[in-house]
Amino acid sequence: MATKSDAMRMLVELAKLTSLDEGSPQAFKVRAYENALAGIEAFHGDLEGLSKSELTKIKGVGGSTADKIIELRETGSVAKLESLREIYPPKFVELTKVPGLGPKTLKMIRSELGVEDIEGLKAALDAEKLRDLPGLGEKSEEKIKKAIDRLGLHGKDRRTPLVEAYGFARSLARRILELDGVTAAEPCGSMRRFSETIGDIDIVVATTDSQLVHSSVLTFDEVDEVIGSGETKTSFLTREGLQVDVRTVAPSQLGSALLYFTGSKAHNIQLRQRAIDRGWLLSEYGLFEDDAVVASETEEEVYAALEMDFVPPTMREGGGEVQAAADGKMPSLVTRDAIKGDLHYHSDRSGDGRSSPEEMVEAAIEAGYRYVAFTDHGEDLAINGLTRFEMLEHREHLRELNRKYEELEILFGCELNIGPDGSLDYDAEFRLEFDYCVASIHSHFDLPEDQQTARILKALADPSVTAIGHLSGRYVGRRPGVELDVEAVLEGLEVTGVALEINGALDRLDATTEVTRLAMARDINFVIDTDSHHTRDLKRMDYGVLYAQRAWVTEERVVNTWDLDRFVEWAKARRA
DNA sequence: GCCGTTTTCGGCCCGACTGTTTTCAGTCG
Repeated sequence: MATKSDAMRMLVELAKLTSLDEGSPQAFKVRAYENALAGIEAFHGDLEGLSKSELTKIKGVGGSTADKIIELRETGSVAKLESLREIYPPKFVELTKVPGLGPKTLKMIRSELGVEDIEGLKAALDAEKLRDLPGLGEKSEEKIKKAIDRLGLHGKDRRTPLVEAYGFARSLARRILELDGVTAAEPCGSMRRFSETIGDIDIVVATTDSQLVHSSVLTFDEVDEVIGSGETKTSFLTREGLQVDVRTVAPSQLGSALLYFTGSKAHNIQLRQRAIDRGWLLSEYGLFEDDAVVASETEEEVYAALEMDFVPPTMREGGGEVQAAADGKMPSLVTRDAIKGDLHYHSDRSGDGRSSPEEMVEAAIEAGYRYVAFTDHGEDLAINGLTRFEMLEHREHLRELNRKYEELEILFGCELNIGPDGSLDYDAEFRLEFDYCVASIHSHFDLPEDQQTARILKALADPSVTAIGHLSGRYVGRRPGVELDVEAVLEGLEVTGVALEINGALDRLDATTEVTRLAMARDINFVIDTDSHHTRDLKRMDYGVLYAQRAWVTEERVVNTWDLDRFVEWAKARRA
């Protein structure tokens, strides 16, 4: 038994332990494991029944890795990994989480001082023993001590939910943009790729006066501890333990710098390989042929020079997009401009709604929408929901608004609550009164997988249900998603024709990229919406679209990019 | 350990900053 994720876990651990063993994260073996990992991640399909020769057809997987996958499948373990685990037990591996400690230093303090774990390292530091080792001194001891103290706060593998960093990063960039000589300041890295969690904040700054930028950044209130500051780079930690890197380049180098600092690492390596293939060199400062600049000012120019289509930041994960762009086979991704309506939309008629129906209608018109479905909560959410009588009253009010605002089609919808047993609000007949229903779970997040799956499948089977809302129920970084048999749920969506919601709330971003990608491989439609409870929530549509792009979602598959007639026809067909 | 429209062997992405050094190793992204 070796699923794709089992194989990926094995490779992650192999890479980690091998980098300790080789004393370098750049060791070729380590890179080979990482390449195999990327290849398998990008591979569409299961590894279950694949033979050795089929496995080696996966990019980055050679004979040796294929053997290990088969060994894992047949025996449940891998000898090579087991022997590495013997040498590097978990307590020792934990030391790699200390910022500033790499494999070389760890190897040395283990062999010279007998340090086996964090406790041992602390004792060695207290005894001032590290300073006697080559390459280390008093300052190194100080740094490591501090790093251990703050380990929980900003260890190397700590990730921050996007929602906690997004606004902060943008305001930081705005302030830098105001400085003299600055022509651009853009958050890059995993934030620009719109990953739901980020490791740190990377801000790329184009400026004619880099010194001013770095000296100014150091005076910002948010700077709690300076990690480093030079002519092109300043790194600091906030009080919350979030690391911020500010990188400056000349305005003429903005494109190559954006490209480089947006990453991902895997995407960059593939681009550089393409540059090398052409006898060029690609760095953050540009694409060069010897000393001559081939391209550097815009990202578009660099991609064009490498004979590729432009790759949107959200797709740059090294999962096949470089090949697709080189072959002219980029998917026609959904864009914000293509969205014609919002279909998960609350007013203050919901207990947790904050803006009136009128305000929400005007906000929708302001956003340029052609249609909107109000989906206030059904009666099962005791505090937030509307009774039948209130719902009918609400419908009358929406009809009035529909007559008043000609430019917007207002649909009468509902967010149905999926009970623990899959039951829904009201009764079957009443539910069919709605033009559109999104059904979602709001409680019982800890049911076992079979019950959780059954409740979703039961809801899907109800003809009133047009879409399934925030499928996993997660809050990024705060509450994990529910346990689901994803394949069974996707099968249910495919059979019933119910759309899968991509909820643009930054703390939800749900369905996840992983599930959405699997859904893209099937005949399943999507709805990208905001779950707005206030007029200020409408900007979530931007987020939902960016997040959908990460799973290569195309415009055609998103029902709220369709014209009103087509959309209404589709929603109706579901009820027939 | 993987890979090849130059290669089945000899390569494997590129650069900044720090702390230790008198020219560089280690870490990080």
